[in-house]
Amino acid sequence: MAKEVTNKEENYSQWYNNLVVKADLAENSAVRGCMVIKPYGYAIWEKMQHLMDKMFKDTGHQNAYFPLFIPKSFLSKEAEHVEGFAKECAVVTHHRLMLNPNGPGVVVDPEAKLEEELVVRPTSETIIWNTYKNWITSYRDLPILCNQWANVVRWEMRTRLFLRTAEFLWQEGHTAHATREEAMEETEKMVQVYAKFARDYMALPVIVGKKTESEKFAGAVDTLCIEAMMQDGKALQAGTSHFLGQNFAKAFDVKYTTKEGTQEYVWATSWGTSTRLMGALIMAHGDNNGLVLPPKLAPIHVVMVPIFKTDEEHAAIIAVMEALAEKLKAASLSVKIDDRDNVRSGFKYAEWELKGVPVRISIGPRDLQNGTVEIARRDTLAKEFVNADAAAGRIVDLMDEIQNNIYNKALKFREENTYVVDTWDDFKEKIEKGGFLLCHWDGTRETEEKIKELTKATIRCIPMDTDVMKEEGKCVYSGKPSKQRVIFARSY
RNA sequence: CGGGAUGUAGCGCAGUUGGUUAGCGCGCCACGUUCGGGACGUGGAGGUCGGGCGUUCGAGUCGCCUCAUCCCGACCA
Repeated sequence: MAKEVTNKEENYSQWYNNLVVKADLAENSAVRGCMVIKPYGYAIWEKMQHLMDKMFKDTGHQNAYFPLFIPKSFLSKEAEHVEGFAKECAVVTHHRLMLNPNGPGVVVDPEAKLEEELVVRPTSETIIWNTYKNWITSYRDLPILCNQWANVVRWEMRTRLFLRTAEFLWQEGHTAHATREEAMEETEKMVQVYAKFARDYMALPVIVGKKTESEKFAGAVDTLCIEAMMQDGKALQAGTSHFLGQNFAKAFDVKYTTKEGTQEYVWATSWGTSTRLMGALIMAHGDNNGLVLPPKLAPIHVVMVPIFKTDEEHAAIIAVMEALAEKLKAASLSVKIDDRDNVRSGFKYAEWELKGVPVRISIGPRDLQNGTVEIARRDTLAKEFVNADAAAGRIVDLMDEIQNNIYNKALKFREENTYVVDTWDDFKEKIEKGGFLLCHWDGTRETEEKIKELTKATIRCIPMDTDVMKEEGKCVYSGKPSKQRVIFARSY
């Protein structure tokens, strides 16, 4: 039988596409650039949603919902914002179909043209700030701390499952504050929430940093981000938090009355993460046998595969499994007993490995005799036999072990593929291998663009959470003075 | 929108200078033998060959048009 997943060392992008489909996470849809998220993939996304949602609530935010459609005129109120998104907007121009007078099917009714076209939201700043205008009159109305779980549409030229699709699911936080300081604090607070989520739940080491002028969000004053390294050495932006200054408040004329009775524009932030995180999860931890899920996000923690010949053996094994499953469920683990009789155990092993289930239990006649169970862990593929009584405890411990192990593995990979680079020759050589290059940069847009043109590498961020980088030096390209190192990499 | 490629069964593909009833592998269904790392045998179901027009006695195969998908660019907080 053919191998299910291709070799990631040979062709990373083929490995990725194949894995997404074969592990039952998602597939391409009939609609160009759009994705169908399958139940198994969605279950992982749901876990992410619940965990993130809790973090947002714990930091004082509330969920709300704003319209899918944005009047075209709203989008154009903030100059940089519209410039950034104009090229990738889906637009609704009509509101009715009619039977085709010249043949079968339906056609757009020309009579039903909209007075003003509606843009399918590529992001919701404009519709939300148009709404916030009505919510805010006094300093007593502030801050407003809202989050929205929604879908957005960006008509990208080229798409890839989870990483860049025409429609994707995400959350977008939109906050309004009385002062610049408070808004900046919020921006930083939320990027740290994302970093914590990535590290603690996704087992994904990330670097927190600030985007350069050319890489920041259209309409933002500053964009903070978390950047992760995938196993091909490319960078993936996993979340962003924007300090919007008063840009949107001015565009939508949102002012409040201060304690002193003066009128001030409101300060804003927005922050978002998307189903792209699924792509990060796959690319950061997957191996040639398939997905490797961190226990904290796995829809199924433990899968049990019975091995038997006779009905008697089967009954006895299932009884042992059910007893063990009860104990595991009591410890809040989700357990699946794979009792299918149309596939053999080897097939099941391969299939659950492909789906990244952290722990697999096998019980056969031999175990029955010895009072043992076989425990196999997905991250290392190691197997061990333990006494049936000790199994539940061991499995619970394994969850933390696996969670930590894959984080450390990913961190080690990132460290091994991060280079301090001081010369242009070294830069050109290292960038071909992939990885993060820590370099001095003269701070100009010209240098940044030139380097991108020559090497396809961009500045992923100016790191904020480390002091190691804050030494002075000379720009790797221009030789001009630089205050600190930045991260260059090729990216998704 | 430029450059390249591909559309044949659910999936992956073969199909010769145009030739009669379009094949193969996987998967699927039935039965049997198997079952501690992706089993095997036998039988079976499943096709408007992406669509349209044309050339021809005859088109999966040739020509033109069209649609779709993929890869490389352009594009992409």
